[in-house]
Amino acid sequence: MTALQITVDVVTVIFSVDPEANRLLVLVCGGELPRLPGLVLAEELSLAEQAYQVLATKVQVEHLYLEQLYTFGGPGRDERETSQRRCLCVAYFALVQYQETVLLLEPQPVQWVPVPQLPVLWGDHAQIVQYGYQRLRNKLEYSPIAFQVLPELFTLGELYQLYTIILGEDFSDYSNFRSRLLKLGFLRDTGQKVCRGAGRPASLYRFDQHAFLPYQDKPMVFI
Amino acid sequence: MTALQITVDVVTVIFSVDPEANRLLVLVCGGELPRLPGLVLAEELSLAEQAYQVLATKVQVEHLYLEQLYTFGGPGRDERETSQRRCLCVAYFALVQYQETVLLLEPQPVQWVPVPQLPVLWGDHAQIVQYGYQRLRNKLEYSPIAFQVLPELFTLGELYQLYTIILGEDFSDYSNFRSRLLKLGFLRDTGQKVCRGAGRPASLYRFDQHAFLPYQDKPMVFI
DNA sequence: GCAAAAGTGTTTTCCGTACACCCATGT
DNA sequence: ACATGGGTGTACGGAAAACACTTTTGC
Repeated sequence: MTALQITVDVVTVIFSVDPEANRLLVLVCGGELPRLPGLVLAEELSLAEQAYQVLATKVQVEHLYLEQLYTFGGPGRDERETSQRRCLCVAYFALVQYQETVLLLEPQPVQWVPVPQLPVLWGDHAQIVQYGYQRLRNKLEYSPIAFQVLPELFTLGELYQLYTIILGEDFSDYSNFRSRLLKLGFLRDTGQKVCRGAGRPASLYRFDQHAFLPYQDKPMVFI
Repeated sequence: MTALQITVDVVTVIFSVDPEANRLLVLVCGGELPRLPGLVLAEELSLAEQAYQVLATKVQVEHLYLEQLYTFGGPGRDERETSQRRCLCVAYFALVQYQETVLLLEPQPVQWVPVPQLPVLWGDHAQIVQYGYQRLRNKLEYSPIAFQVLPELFTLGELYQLYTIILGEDFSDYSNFRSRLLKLGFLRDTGQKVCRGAGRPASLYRFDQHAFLPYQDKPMVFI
């Protein structure tokens, strides 16, 4: 009886919100049967560092949120498996700022695809995307991840748009969303105004990390 | 350059609630420097099956809840690691019914320890327990895991006690807890009464799985 | 009778929801 | 001027928190 060989993949589900086209995107790579970006665990890196490497080989971006999602572990979920070899997959989930993200098209083609029109993916990667999408929606409700992919200064309209794209149009009324968040007190009005085409100029706000602390890990902060 | 060898441990943080002593317990094994129960991933089992095996080697119990917790992945978190060998740890979290649980003391000693008096544990196992404790408290708030470790028929007092032991005395008033839960409509009064020492006899309730469905994955059901 | 535990009801406050409405800009 | 998006205010229903009170048992 020989020892079991174990291969560990680290894959990252990378989400982004395109405010122009009003849709949620996920990054896939490869042409024929596309898959999530991933690497075989090999180097002297922590899992989180490796997940970041996975991301960095496919896109160039500064502002992002990254966390561990789930570990998928067959057997039978990966075609490379044999009776001596077992394949695990540690999945991470990321949200990146769309506007600043540059896709790195070499050596493999990569592309944004809208979540609702997700094509058939390699192996169980579609399942991993679904799992990540679920987590994204949950996180948005009690965690300030939105501010990590918004510009330093943002309007409440931009914030609201981010939420509606991910959670759906009917998650909340704009004016209620607005007053609820302002009452919480961790959004600072900078006083600066900005015009987005027609309409009244909007105030630019800043997220106050320190003022958010009381809400850390408390449920349902944003909804 | 040789290929990296990977060892994967599956460990399970097993919690239980002792209603007599009014405290939350976690299972540790070994004497000198105790550790969480765990096994090296080796067989043709899924991760969840393996986590269940880990549990089954230490305790005998029928009613339990089990789910994946987190994957810890150094490097540097495990003393068995070398430059050729990397150790990952897929942690699971379990809640078992205290009354029916039988500890299997062979081949290693195992014991329940109260969470507040947790001793120093091997490696990063204390951190894993903290992570599991956090998850347990969160789960309790929106998930019906309590009913998986309560008897088929239970009183609202027993349910309330389970919640207070895990979440603390001040999480909610008993009568408010009671009326909130009953209004949700997934607890069925069987009409049977039971006496627990002094005091008015309590109704025995049953959890109605079907009636709970509308609340599946909805936040803050119980608090 | 009294303590103990179960169960009911009430009051007050606060919050989410659904609106209506005003404001400041581009065209 | 009017469409567009930003921003404010209000009225209503319902839920959470605090707590008083009744009921039924053991001792």
